[in-house]
Amino acid sequence: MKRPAPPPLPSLPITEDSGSVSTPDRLVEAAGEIFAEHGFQNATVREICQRAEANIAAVNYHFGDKRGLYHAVFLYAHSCAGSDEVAGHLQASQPRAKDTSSVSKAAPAARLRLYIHALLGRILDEGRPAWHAKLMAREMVEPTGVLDDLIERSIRPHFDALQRLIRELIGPRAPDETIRLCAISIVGQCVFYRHSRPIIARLYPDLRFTAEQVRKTAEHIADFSLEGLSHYVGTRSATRARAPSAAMSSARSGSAASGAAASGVHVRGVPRVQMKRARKAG
Amino acid sequence: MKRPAPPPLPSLPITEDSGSVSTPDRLVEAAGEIFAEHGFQNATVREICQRAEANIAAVNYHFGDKRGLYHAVFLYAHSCAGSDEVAGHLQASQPRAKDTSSVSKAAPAARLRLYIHALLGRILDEGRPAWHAKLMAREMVEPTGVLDDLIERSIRPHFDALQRLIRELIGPRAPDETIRLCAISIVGQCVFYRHSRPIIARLYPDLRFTAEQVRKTAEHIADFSLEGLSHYVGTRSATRARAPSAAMSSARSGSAASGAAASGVHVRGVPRVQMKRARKAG
DNA sequence: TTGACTTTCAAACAGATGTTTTAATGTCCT
DNA sequence: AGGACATTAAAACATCTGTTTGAAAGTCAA
Repeated sequence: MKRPAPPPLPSLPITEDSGSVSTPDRLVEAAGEIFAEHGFQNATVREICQRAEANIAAVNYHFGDKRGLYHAVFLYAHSCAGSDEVAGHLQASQPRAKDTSSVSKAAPAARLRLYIHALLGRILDEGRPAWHAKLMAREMVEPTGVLDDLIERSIRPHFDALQRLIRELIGPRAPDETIRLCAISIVGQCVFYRHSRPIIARLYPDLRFTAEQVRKTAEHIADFSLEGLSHYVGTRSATRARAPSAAMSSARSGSAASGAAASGVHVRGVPRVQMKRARKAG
Repeated sequence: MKRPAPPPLPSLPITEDSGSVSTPDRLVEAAGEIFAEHGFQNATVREICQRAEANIAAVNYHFGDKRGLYHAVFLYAHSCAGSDEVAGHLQASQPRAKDTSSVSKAAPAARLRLYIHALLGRILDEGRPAWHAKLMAREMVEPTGVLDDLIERSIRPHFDALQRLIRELIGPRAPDETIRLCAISIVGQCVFYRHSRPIIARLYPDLRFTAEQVRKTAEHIADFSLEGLSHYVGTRSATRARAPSAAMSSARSGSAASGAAASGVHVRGVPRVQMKRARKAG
């Protein structure tokens, strides 16, 4: 009759028994895959519990309800690998000379390349801790409200950093609208490979997204986008100004570093947020 | 007890009574909106029937089951306005001289512009007969199997035509892989506005997709993409060849025609496919 | 061991939803 | 009108699914 009240949000109760994983952890992992695969509504707690080898009541006991588990999955996805790694390529590693001379434009272009490689590598990675990208994709099509918390914390800084980088590339006097349009164009090209994967798989049945294929795809998006950005280089308003941008296109920083960024996505052993919730009332 | 057996697939039983719409038609229209809004699983036949002002049993009577209605919605969406209108901009209206001289390259660029305007206009249109784009988007994230029929009939010709156009733009000797990558880049930029609409709405709360805004967005995608395509102009293999493409970028065919293409999406009075199915067994 | 507490378990509950049934109503031809 | 047929209507049915229950089992300190 009496239901215990676990600590509201304990700091980081990592499983002391490193051999076996605790039930909430198994639930979150299983739920991540299944939510990503079937969506929030279509996923059933029975299937989640079956894959997690847990009892059906475990979801409500540890997370309150199905939605609580979904929220925990998002927190876990954000905390473990997160998008910080991908977005890390957006900021300049060292504060260079502030005066934007034409020679310092190579660095932003290279950073954009690295960013695209990392983002696409994460998007197309089929590995286990990659389902948070699918979750994000699902949230975009069908928002459940959980996204609201995370959008300010992850996606907006992501976009802001990308837009600052674009501004570095096409000039500080470009209007905000141009920056926004270009950012969406770049992200859209990458995200398409996630959203429209079934379509792509059917249109090109022989296409396999190996690491090499991912690298080539990212390289194309970088080439295509840098060239597209060059349309706006030096613009001040909506009028079109042409500047064929020899500096930008020559800034292809080599595929070796990009390939390294595309791999190494799997992050393991990161302390995850564990979320326990008791019953609502009593 | 006895259930009638309607004709398996009657030719085109348009409602003789032009004043009131028949129940199957109302169902398809309502289902289109609701399926597009909530997805196949989340949409309930009760809500569909409520909006269509029909009885709950009407769905099973006229379409067999919920999935039959979903299939009929897809057939209707494909038949009525369909993507033919959008894809119409892809083919050259008149067979020009086959030898690809540099002067005839203006036409393909203009056609690409028109295509992007039409596609984005359809994607961002909130009007009533625009839900088939949302349905497609949902099918991409969460295929229900209905897509299989339509993908060969609609999406593949779409993509093939776009790829032919791209080949016209960047040269006949470009490898197929380059063509594919460019086609995906262009479509991805457009489709992003559909798939990631909630994200965009939250990132840019003040952004309203008026007709003028859609036009500007499409114009950007066209500029960005044509510039991106110029990266590959004259390429023969994966090696990068630069040709700043004065011809392509100068081919901006003016916003007037593009704006006209972006509007005029609503197509009415087209005979739709009506699908009747009786009970499965009896 | 005892006892308090936490976790797991099998079963049942309650609500929603797709579907079916049965009867009633409408429609059109003779 | 009469009858055959097509359609609509309200209610019930069957199933799936999230959730709850109450007890059993486990854990750990005193």
